[in-house]
This record gives sequence, structure tokens and C-alpha cells, in this order.
Amino acid sequence: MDSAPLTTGTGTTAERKTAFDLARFMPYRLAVLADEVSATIAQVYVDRFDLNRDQWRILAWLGNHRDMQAKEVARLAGLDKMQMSRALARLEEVKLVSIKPDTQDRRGNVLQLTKQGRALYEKITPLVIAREEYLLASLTPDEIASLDTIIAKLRRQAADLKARG
Amino acid sequence: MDSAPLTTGTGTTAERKTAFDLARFMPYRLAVLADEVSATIAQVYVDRFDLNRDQWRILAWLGNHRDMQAKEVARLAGLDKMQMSRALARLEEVKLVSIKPDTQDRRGNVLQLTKQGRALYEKITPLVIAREEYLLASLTPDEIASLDTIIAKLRRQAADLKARG
DNA sequence: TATTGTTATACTCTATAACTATA
DNA sequence: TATAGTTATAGAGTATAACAATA
Repeated sequence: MDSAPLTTGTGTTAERKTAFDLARFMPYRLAVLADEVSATIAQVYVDRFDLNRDQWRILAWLGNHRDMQAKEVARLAGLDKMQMSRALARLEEVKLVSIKPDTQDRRGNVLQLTKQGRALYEKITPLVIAREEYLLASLTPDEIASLDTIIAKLRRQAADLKARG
Repeated sequence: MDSAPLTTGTGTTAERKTAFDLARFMPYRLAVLADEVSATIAQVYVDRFDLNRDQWRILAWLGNHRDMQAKEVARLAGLDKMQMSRALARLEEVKLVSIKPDTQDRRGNVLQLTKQGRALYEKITPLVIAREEYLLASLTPDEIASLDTIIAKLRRQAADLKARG
């Protein structure tokens, strides 16, 4: 896949008409980047620990916040109720997560890492943190700060576009 | 889904052990961002024009470079030969792309947009360019330049990690 | 009636490999 | 032998909706 600078929106309409270049199209470049970066993390949780992305996200949240409501984890991890249900079924089957009815509201479930789940979490997190650090090590502090701002701004614009259809 | 600053890699190991926070994890945040941004573009080519992502990418390349080899388009669009074969079958079926054996090397195919394909391309590109411009309008020129650098640097680091396993 | 979660179903995608044809 | 592309097949993931239990 090619690499190229971002389009800047400064061309005239006439120029743009024949100048649409996927390689310079920001949404495409972001998708390619995110895929490649995600793949470096997935190498850890998929290849070494046989979790899929949804299962890993749930494990990650539960490792940092014990006794969470299933609904809350789903919201935080960006999973719908079906993805959540399937991922949890697998995590419970392999005894990484315990699922208990919420005593406050028995429609919901309360989740907790098992001892094994906690051990796996403690094993995986240093590995993925090391990978994140390796990725970020190529950036200057200013660039890291910029990336933070850029992500926030683009997410807001994307949310606006989505809302407008 | 939550928003939060990126981790910076400055914490001690002891701090990090209990501080892994998916919401601040750069690979996760990039994945969420790319999904949201891609969705705003997909609203155009999926919802309004019934193309999937692979078909859209092929159309986009062919719109800008006529008479391309199928293999070259696949490489540029980041598609493997099976994705390419399926997407092309559909594009040919709906008469957006013509597929002809390469006269130089009859194992390969040469692709071209049909008149209808060209018309669709001319219809879609202004819409997706407008969306890209809306997204980028929230960024300063410095941030747009930073994003360019950041994408290039992170892709290089990701490629390094991938190569090492 | 609304919410949490499960199950059913069909559909789409993906990954692997076998296969054809050309070189 | 290697390459471009297709076909076959099974597995994974996705989307929709019907359903049960609880509120």
C-alpha cells in the first residue's frame, strides 16, 4: 500500500475533480494505519493467548475496574449486546471471567475477572504496553500531544457527520 | 465509548501494573477513531451507492488511473487476490468495471471503468471529498502537517514490530 | 412498557487451499 | 516452477429480530 501526504483541501473544484487520490485520502490512511497498529497488538492477544478483540477488550476493562456491570463494560469497550453476550460466553467457558446476576437489578450481570483471568491480564498488559511504547517512541512529545488533540477533534467532527447522515 | 489522553510511557513499572487503561491506549483509540471516520465515508458509498469497501477502493483507483492491471490495483488498495476477485466479479456484474485479459501477459487482467463506472465515480468523489474537508476543517494547518508525520512514523514502527513478531 | 440479556437465523467476510491458465 | 486469477469450503464475524426475565 502506498504512502502519501494528506490532501489539504486547498485545490480548486476543477483541480479536485480529476485529482481524487485514495493514497492521500485521510480516512483511508487512518484506516490503514489503525489496521497495521491493531495488528501489532493482536499479535499478542490472538497469537499468544487465543483471545479475539472483543474478549481482549473486556479483559482489559475488568483488569482495571473490578465488579463492573456487563452493560457498562459493553458501552466502554464499544460492543453491542450480542457481541458482549458471545464474548462473555467464551470468557466464562474458559474460566477467565465470572458472571453473576446483579443483586440490585436482576436483569443485569456483574462481571469480575477470575484468578486465572487476573493472571492472564497481568501477563498480557506489560506486553501490549511495551508495544505501545515502541510505537510512540518514534514520536516527539509535541507529536504525541498533537495526536491527542487530533483524535479528539476528528472524533467530534465524525460524530457531527454521522448525526447529519 | 470514552475519550481520554494518550498514555505517555512515563509511568514507572509499578504504576503501570495497575494503570493499564484501555481508554488511553493509543492502538485502541486509533482503532475507534478510524472506525468512526470510516463510517462517515461508508455512509456515502454503502448507504447511497450500495458498494462495499473493497469495491469502493477499486473504483477510486480506477477513476484516477485508467487501464490498470488488476494486480496493481489490488496492491494499491490493500486487497488480497481473493478480495480482489470477488469485488471485481460484482463490479463487472453491475457493469461499473470492464475486465479484459492483459494482451502482454494473458494470465493477468486489465481493468477500466465503464461509462457508468466513470459516472458513479464522478458522483461519489465530490461527496467523500467534502466529508474529508469537513473532518480536516477542525484541525489547524500545523495539526494537519503533524498528522501526516505521525501516520508515517507510526506505520514504520508498526512494520518493524510486525516483522519481529 | 422499557431494559438486560440470550437465542435463532441468515448474511457477509475471511482464510486456506485446490485448481486453471499462462509464463 | 512460478504467477494471476478463480473456485470451494469452512470458520468467523455481523445484523435483525424474536424471545425471556425483570423492572
